[in-house]
Amino acid sequence: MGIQRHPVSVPGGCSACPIRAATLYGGAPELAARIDRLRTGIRTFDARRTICREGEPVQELFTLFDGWAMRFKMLPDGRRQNLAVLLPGDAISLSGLWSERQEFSVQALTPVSLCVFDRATLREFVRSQPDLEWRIGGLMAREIGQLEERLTYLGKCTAHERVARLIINIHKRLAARKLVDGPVFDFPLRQQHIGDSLGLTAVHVSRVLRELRDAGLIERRDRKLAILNYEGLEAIARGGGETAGRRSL
Amino acid sequence: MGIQRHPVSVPGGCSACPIRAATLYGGAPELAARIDRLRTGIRTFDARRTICREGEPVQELFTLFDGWAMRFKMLPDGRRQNLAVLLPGDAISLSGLWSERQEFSVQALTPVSLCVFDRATLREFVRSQPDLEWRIGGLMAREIGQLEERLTYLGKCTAHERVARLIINIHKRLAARKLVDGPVFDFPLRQQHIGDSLGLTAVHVSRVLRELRDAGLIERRDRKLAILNYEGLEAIARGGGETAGRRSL
DNA sequence: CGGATTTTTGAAAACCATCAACGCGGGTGG
DNA sequence: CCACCCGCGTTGATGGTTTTCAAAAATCCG
Repeated sequence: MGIQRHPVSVPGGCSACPIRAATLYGGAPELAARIDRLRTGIRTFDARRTICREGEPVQELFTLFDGWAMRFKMLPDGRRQNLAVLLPGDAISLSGLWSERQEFSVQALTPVSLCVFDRATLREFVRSQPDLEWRIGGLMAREIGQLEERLTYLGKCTAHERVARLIINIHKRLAARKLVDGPVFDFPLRQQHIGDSLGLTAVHVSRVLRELRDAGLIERRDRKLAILNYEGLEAIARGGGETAGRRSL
Repeated sequence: MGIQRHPVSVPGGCSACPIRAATLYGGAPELAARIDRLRTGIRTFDARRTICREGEPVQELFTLFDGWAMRFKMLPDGRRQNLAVLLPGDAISLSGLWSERQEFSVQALTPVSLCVFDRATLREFVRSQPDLEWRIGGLMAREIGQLEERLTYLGKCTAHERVARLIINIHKRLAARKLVDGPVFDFPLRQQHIGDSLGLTAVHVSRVLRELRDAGLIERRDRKLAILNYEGLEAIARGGGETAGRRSL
């Protein structure tokens, strides 16, 4: 399968959850225990399945427990923009606590398992716990920061810079979750996904990846990716593209 | 000056603030009165002045009381991406409640006046008022939604669609604040600002605006803009660009 | 009026999209 | 076991959109 797996049963509950660090309750074990009791279950989806759809009413909220997923929006004419790659521990839409309807769709990139919460119950709980409320504010503030950074490089960077940044960004996030050890890591994104994330066509992504490979920076096989020259890739991500023979802007 | 002015003295305090509807305390007059007492003052800046700079520690938080401002980020090599046009009533960075350092810079587009709050005081106050905490969460959720929409059209839309959307978006936001009456409204953005907001060069923005003008959709003079054919402009914004002689994607 | 900023325009080139074809591998069913 | 199909990646040729560079015209402001 190529995907790193955690036990689906969650033996010790949220308090013992292996991906706890990245989640709502973070470093607070007593909160974890209480959230544990709120969870209505764990749900699994096959790869490529749609987890929720733009426009639907929000009745449940999810945390991604295992696997990769993609948050995205569709334009009326069928164009698609991916908004975020979701990794284990990520909440799928904190905004759902406030908004009545989904503002985006979510699709599984690999087989996934989600922790499920009832929206009304979680709302009530959050409102009764000012500390948690504050913590959620912090998470949303961070999300705003990340979105603004993505906006920045979507607006101002070349295809090479964007692809390099995406790869490094995912590598960093995986590393922060201890899901990567060494240069090789899982990377289930198809080139179409990369394109829809970065405002490029899949064809062009293919060419860019080829050049990065030819430059000895990365290697892709199976559904894994290896960063062979981290420094070089980072240099491109920062806009010092000379290394790979490109210049612009 | 071309800018709609409110009295700078704020005669009745926040409770009577003419732009109250769009702000933190929204429909809650008793909150307004208490926030009124927290405000440490009103500060003004000339057009083009920098209000705060990326990387600086956050000691004060601001609400834009009058005038236009721009939130933006710089890349190390000098490229600039504008993140948001700020209009009267907008909070400048709610995220600043959580983050220690500014993650962006803010610049005045017109002469502006800001309501100033001490960060530590406001933090404390917010944490003591769970309702306000919740309300701020809602504002941030909305901001996330807006950022995701901008991400979507930055990634997937043509220059014509982007420019049309920007104009319509600003018109709608001004209308919601009752700062526009009829087709003509203040529009102090330079073409460079538009370009840096949409990931385009100022030169290209000039060409696109010219085509929109030639198509009889808009007119610019002074620092004002007129939408002559709202339907047509909206059609372009939605991606039905045939009206202006463009197709793509 | 004079100097600075902003807008406009033209020509050439870069970047990326589009269209189309082919190869590859995995799965399915005959 | 093999043929077939499907999803995915690759490559080439071509054209459109946007950038870049440069210079002139227009506007703003003191």
